[in-house]
Amino acid sequence: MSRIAEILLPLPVPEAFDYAEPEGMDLSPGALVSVPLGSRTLTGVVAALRDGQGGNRPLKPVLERLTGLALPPTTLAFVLWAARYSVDVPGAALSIALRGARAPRPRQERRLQASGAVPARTTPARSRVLAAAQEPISGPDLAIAAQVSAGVIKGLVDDGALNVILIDPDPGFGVPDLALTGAQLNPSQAASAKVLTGLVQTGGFSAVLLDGVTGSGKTEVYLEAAAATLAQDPTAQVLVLLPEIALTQAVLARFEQRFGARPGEWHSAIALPRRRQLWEAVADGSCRIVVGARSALFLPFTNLKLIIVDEEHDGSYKQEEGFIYQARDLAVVRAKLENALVVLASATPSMETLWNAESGRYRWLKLSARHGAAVLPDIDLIDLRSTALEAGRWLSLPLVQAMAETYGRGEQSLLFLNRRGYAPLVLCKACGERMTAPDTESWLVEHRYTGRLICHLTGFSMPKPKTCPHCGASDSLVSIGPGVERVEEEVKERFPEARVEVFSSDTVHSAEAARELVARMTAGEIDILVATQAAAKGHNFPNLTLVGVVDADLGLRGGDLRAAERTFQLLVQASGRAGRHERAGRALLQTYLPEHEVMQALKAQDRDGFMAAEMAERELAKLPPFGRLAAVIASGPDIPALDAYVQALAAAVPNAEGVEVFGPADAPQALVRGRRRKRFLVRADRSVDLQGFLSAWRARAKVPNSVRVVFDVDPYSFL
DNA sequence: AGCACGCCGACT
DNA sequence: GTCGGCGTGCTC
Repeated sequence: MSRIAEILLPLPVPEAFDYAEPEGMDLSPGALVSVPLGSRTLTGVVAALRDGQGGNRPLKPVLERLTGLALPPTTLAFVLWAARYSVDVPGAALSIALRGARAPRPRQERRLQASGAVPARTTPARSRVLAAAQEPISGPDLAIAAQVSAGVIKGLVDDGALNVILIDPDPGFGVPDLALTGAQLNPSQAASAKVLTGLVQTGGFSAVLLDGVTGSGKTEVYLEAAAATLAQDPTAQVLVLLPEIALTQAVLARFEQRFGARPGEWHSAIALPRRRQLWEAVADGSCRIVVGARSALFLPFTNLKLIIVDEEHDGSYKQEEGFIYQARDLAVVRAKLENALVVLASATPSMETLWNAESGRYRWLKLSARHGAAVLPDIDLIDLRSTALEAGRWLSLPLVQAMAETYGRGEQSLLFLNRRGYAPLVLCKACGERMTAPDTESWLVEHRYTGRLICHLTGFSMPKPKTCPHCGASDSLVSIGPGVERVEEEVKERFPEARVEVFSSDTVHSAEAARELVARMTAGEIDILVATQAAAKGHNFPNLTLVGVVDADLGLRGGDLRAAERTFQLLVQASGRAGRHERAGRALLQTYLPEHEVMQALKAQDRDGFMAAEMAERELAKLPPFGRLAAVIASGPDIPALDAYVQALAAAVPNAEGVEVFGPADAPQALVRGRRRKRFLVRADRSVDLQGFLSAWRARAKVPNSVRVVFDVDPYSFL
């Protein structure tokens, strides 16, 4: 009986395609194969096999089984689950899972080794070469070691006295040494580590919130969980997810120190051949620890037993483009499928995670003490209504005084402002014209370093004009509001002697540059650092004792669901940079809303009180985690077609209990790259099959060709 | 996603 | 008279 192979392809097609399994290929689910599609050849995955042959038309055959490579069953199940959850096609999730498998193999490297054969002629140079090539060595290294030219080596290769060996390049990770021991833990850390190792030994799925203030030493605790996992089962694998690439180096270094070997590193900045190597090493089990960004969750682990989601509250875990997913939530799903332990770590856990911890679904481990002698900084509010700013100035007197004292003591300050560039708005004082981007209508941000006006959404940029493009007045364009560059300017005026630097994605382009700046800050070569959120998390500066938040209200404007929660988290993280070592730290927050619950909770350092108040409001409004949300965003350049589609959708809302649909409305970012955007918001009770509702809804209105529709389940940013 | 097929403007 | 623009629709 011949068989039909159902092949999933990394394409936006709704289902698996059927192919004939050639005689003797003996496929099994998860196998990677190449198949013909139209005129091209693609890599796909066997989803299932069934007896039969093509119906009305003959099936094309599977061309080849890609030997040695397979998606483990749980990985395949995870991919399909994720696609269904996101109301997307399987191929969208699959293409993430296959990214490493489809990358080019690394080129093999050439090594030379003495073959033992004696060359026809022996010279002193030739003898040195053979002596230096007892072990395999690269040509250039051999030339240096033996102090000879490349010609001598080539002669010996031609003579057969040196063998050429091709080896795979260094995979970049090593085998963890389980005999090494970890850092000395304080009692609080030790207690948490004990619970985690206990859960590892028990085995099976469980989820844990590791909840500890900044600097309480969460990393040491989860390192012990990793050690226990690796020791428990010689094939067990560990995955550590981090919200952004900038944090990976520090965590990689901690693992290297703890296990004497580097973990595998997975994120978008890793070269493709290196990803191919890691993908294969994860699939064959030879890589046991992976540290990576959210897409590492889609790697083909064969025996994943522990997932750490560090800084689990971080919004970067939400993938907003292409295949939309929340890696923190999917990490819990994957752990369930793998029968693994998942640890969510944060000083400021998300509302969803706290709720799961409170309701007992997650085990809740609290790390109380700050590591060593460090204490949390005092947090004070500066009321900008009573302490007015001078015109064109953004730092209030109390903040400047605190900076002066800090500088005078030889300690460091960090000014935090989550806004790139010089000024967020440029307008003409003659006619009131606001400078906006041509295809988004959003404000152009002035950047003085480059002398350009830049749209932060699309990257559109233009030189700052001399005259107003609207009324033609000259020298009438004024810069409104502060960005980090403008704060830097003010700091340099006020502290002409101080060494001032800016840390933002504009001044720090690469991971290398970030490392360098962090190193200089750590070494005390910078007195005052002005930073966007690029520096708000993770880093640890021993001599930093003052954090000034220039505009604590910034995140509260715009009013989306998580504004207060996110502001709280960001400001706690920023404040937590101060006084992490033996020196006491202080944080000053400039605000026009000192009585706002976020500010009051920050001042009182009452995270739990703040979260309880937020939680009560969410419950009242039946918003997440008490209800579920989805956004439907339709966009297109053809406004009549878009409007018609959106009206048709509005008329086609399925009748369902416990679901409310709001819209259509202009999306907050109503125009992006020439495409108009309309949005619906769906709120559903937790008992509702939200995915089913969305699929049914989408099927009820035909999408015009010019319109694109995106479903965002559990939306984060409402842009 | 790619790629082919398909109908309307400036060139050897 | 052709080459080629990218709109539309299919790929097992």
